[in-house]
Amino acid sequence: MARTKNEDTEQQILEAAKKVFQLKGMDGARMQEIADEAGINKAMLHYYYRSKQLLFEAVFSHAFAMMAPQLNQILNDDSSIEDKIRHFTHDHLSFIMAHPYLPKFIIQELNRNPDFVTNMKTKTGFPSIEKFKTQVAAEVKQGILKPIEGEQLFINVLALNIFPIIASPMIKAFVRAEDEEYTRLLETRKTEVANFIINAIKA
Amino acid sequence: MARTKNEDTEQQILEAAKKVFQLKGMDGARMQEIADEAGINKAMLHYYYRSKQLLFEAVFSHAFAMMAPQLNQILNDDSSIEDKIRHFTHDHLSFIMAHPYLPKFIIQELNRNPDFVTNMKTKTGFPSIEKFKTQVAAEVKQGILKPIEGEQLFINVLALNIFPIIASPMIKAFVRAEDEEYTRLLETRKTEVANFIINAIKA
DNA sequence: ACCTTTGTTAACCATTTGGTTAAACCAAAC
DNA sequence: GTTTGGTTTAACCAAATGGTTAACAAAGGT
Repeated sequence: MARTKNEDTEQQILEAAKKVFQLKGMDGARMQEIADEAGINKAMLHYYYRSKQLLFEAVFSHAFAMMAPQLNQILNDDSSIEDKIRHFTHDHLSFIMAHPYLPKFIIQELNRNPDFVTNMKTKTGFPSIEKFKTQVAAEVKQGILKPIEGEQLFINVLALNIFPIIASPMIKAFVRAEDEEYTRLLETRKTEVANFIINAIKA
Repeated sequence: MARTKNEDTEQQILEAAKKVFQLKGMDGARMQEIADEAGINKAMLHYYYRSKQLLFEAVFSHAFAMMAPQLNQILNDDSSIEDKIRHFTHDHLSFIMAHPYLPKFIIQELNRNPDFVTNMKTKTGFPSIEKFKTQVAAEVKQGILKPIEGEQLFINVLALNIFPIIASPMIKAFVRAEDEEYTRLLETRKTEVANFIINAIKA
């Protein structure tokens, strides 16, 4: 058989599709461009993935699967809220600085099609916030933290980490920063975001 | 003349274009859909705006012009940092809750075409962060605030306000909140975001 | 009344786009 | 060495899409 290539080609397609979809989104992406990027014939895309929609879903699932474990870290490990926040903000910001298109892509496409989230929620490994909420409530009760809802704290942590990535073109304009200076700004945030949050919530 | 309609039609087109572009983005929007939404013939879109690109730019400029004055409020009025933050977070979050597609649209399209920002920057009325930076530095020196860079504080304020809007489908999934509960969560933020920030920076 | 200008429409056009097909290709099984 | 069956390609197709055109309608000026 012409094997030897089977999984190789499929993987090449997925990589090319990731690149193009994450850069241009579902609507802006072109099957021909993905084929070119993969260095193969356009018919192969349909041979392996049937349709643009299914190829897109493969890419989206993959992207989401890269983000989920990071969230489970802050939500489910056993250290104190303060330690979790310090570790998470640092590691997570490092990660999305290395993959800035991931959060842009996920958030943009979830806005385009909110039904997507319904499918995601049912999947195993979908982050659950329950433990985090309980823990925050406990530390508030113990007087370690100022009163705050777990949901709100969780939102704040994500916001402070992710927003500077997804809104980077806008923020660069506001603070008059070029790429290198903006990178420096983000580097600072790897530790300063945690300090900011801890100051805000520590009793 | 077939007048009586001139400016009326042009305005109708712009309103329809806003609706469709802000919902679907440049790539997802269709000229026919905009025409249908406006209840007119597709040729009229080109009669008044020449091309999809120019119509889009009209919508984008309009959208940006709605956001800019709000930012100039926090950046340029004369009250203390604490007062500015309390006022801004409340007013701005109220505003974008009423117009959730505005920040989604602006950020998405700036990511799609970062060159856009170059044009924006040259326009008069483009927010400048200089005064805010000076003021933060002064209050830090006076011992009113903990040490923090003006840029970082500005980014944090925007992040905490805007992120819950642009990432709403994702956050709704994480916190298992339906629309009504999520609205309640955002309502809380109108005051709690300010408390959070003030706690974080007050010396 | 007639012409000119502006607004509006239906029909049309060229190109792009996602998707299909039929044939060629190629490595292994026999 | 021929058959076999998955893989790959060039060519093709129908629908969608941004944009154009030619004719028409309404109104004002003269």
